[in-house]
Amino acid sequence: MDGPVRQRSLWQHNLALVLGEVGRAEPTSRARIAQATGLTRATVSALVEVLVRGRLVDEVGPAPRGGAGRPATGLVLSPAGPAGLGLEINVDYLAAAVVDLTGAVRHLEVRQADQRGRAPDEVLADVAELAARARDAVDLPLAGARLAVPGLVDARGLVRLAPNLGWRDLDVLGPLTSAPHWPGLPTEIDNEANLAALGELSTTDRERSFLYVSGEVGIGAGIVLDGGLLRGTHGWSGEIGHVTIAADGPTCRCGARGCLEQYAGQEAILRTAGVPAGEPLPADLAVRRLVELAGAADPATVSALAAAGTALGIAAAGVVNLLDLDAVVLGGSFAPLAGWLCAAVERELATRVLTAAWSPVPVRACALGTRAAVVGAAGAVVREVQAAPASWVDG
Amino acid sequence: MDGPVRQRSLWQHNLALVLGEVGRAEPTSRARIAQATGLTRATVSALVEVLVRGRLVDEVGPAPRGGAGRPATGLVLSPAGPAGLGLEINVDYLAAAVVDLTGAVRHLEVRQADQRGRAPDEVLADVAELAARARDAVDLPLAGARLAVPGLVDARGLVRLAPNLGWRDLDVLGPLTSAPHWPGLPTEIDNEANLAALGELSTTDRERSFLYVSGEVGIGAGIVLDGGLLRGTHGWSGEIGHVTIAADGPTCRCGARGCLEQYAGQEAILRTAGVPAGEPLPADLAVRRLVELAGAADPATVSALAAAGTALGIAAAGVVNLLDLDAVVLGGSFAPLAGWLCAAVERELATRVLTAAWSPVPVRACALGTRAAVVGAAGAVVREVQAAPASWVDG
DNA sequence: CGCAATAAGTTCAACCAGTAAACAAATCGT
DNA sequence: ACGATTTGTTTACTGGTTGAACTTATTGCG
Repeated sequence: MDGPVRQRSLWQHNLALVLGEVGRAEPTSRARIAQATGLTRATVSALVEVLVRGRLVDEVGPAPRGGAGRPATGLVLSPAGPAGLGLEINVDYLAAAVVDLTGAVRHLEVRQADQRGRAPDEVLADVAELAARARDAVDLPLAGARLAVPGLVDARGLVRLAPNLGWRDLDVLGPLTSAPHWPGLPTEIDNEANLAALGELSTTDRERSFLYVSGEVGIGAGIVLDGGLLRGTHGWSGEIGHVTIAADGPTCRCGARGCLEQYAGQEAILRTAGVPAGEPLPADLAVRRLVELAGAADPATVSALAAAGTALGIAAAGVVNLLDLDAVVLGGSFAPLAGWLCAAVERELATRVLTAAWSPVPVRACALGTRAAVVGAAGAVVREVQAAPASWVDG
Repeated sequence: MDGPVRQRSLWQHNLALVLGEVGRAEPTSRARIAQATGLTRATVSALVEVLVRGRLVDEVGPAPRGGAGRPATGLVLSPAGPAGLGLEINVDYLAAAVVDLTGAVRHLEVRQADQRGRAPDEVLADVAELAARARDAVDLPLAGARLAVPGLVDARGLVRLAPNLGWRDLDVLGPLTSAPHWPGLPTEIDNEANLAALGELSTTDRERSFLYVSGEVGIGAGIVLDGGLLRGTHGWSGEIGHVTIAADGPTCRCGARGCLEQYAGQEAILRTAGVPAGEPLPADLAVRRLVELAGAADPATVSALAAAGTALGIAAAGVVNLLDLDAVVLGGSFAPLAGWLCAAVERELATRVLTAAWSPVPVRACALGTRAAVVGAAGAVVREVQAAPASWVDG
């Protein structure tokens, strides 16, 4: 039940189509866009003019091209166009990033500090300050902000459950937007893995459907289907951490038994690797320690990672069997460990995915590393501008 | 990267919008459609006129309505409009159904006969004959046909793998459309569970996202997300039968271990229930026997079904955790057994779905019973007509 | 050097679909 | 019977795309 379509929405759609074409193959020309989209050159010219006047697209010198004919004026996404602000709250750091319209990361600040047990308002005040610093650091109009949170998020801006922060049914959007330094921006919240998956999507042109598995203290997932994020009816999709690996396995925090988190969660890996878990090691240090040990070929660690990879592969195989995806991407804290995980994951996928014989499912590490979520959050705002440029120009 | 939008596509979109509104709230009037869609009465009138002339919509006598004012002319989907032909090949029967534009089943024929081991060409000749009989039985224009097959289906009309029929990499569309009695119709193939899920969707207005689990000899699933079927990149989605229940469980036909099919597949249930599996009982008889035994409260059968329900629940919980769905529907041979399965499935969902506390996930039997796939296949054709009515009228 | 060939971008009349507002038609309430 | 009220149609207008002619800028060739 989409709304009615007036001429205006038609124009908006075509405007987005043209902008998308500029982004897809930079630099282009009006003529090439007309060719690619099927619109006439006249229409494309009119639309491009609006985009140029709105500072979303820049005209650049003609790209030298062989053959006769008038040279084309190059068109590129404007680096001065509206940019996106990405923010992230995680267990052991806060982060802010600005991504411009071209997709370039123009600003990135990470503030390492354990956030567990801190009062939410304090955390959000820090986030607001990071946001203000980001805005001041770049000379760009910001189209909006998006906050990545490691937990279940409601569409209304409510954090339903962020176990590793100890948050539950907490309004985050309110305190954030009323914090002292907050730059007034349209803001949304989303799950950390979802945004990281979107970040990954923008770095790859090949795969339009994949499973992004994000290792943090728990395990989350972002599911990208045909170039779009799957959110679910309530926005609670991606809880892969509590997929069952063994019906009668160890009891999980969530109350059920044999959840993936009990096999491939950070605590489980540390336990199996024999790393003393006396004091709760900050998550980033724990990961660094694992990389160190695995790099030194410590047998316990390597086999712990192989076991985790096997569990991940079992869960991922189930997902791929269900959704028929193109690839599996390991992100979050799995990214630096991917070297020791991939083989096991790939093996399970090969044996358990029914269609692996016809089209094998590649496994790889996230391209953006541990910064995927912030960058993805900023990129998500940019994607929105690109999808609805009409609100950023005056016809 | 959708195509360009010309004025024509705008018109097509609005035509579909109006037709959809007629289907949503029968009977309606031009004025109510204008209200609901946001189009002007003038536009709606013009579009309705096209639909009426194209025999997709009928004007009916004014529905008596209190209050002053000129009475509205009622508008309903025409029962004489283009209908859909659904076909199904299954292990122990062939079936054909015709569903008209209003969604009514106008013809249904099921031919019980074991199809295992038969030559594909013979089977397809029978299907073609069923199709011809269906066409002759109703006096309706047929918009197209859709064939439901219990297996992995390629977009090109290739059956990649239908283990229970013993088919593999087999062209089905070719032999079918060149069979002697075949009525020349645009035809597509799809997975049986997918089409059954679509059938279920059209019977329910409440849930727009659900998991349809179809028990046949194997176990398939159709995933409906926000009112649309999830097909996957190759069209191979829904293979829930090989989701892992226990990493070190019994070895499965597919080569992996602990697949759901080893716990809730028909053979597994029969084995656990202690039904002698000496000769391979035809699938329908086996199910009837199980219903009989369970109805008589045979303890082995009841506990076998509870165990199967538990396994189904574990798998379904994983899916719901991942995709955030509204409901789980039991179909195929699970439908008649739902009474003995639901409780266990629901229990597992309640404990294993992370968000069950906020919004519990209901479990129910498929509304269309074992005929869901044929009827759903026919309905899928009708849905296509409804979504793109422009090709059925001349502007 | 000059001129045809070629391709890019612009201009302009025509067209198509939707809008807004006035108008005609059919019923209810008093 | 007559005004109020709601439905549906007619008509002049608007916004956006089209198609074809036209201008501009470059290459290549005699």
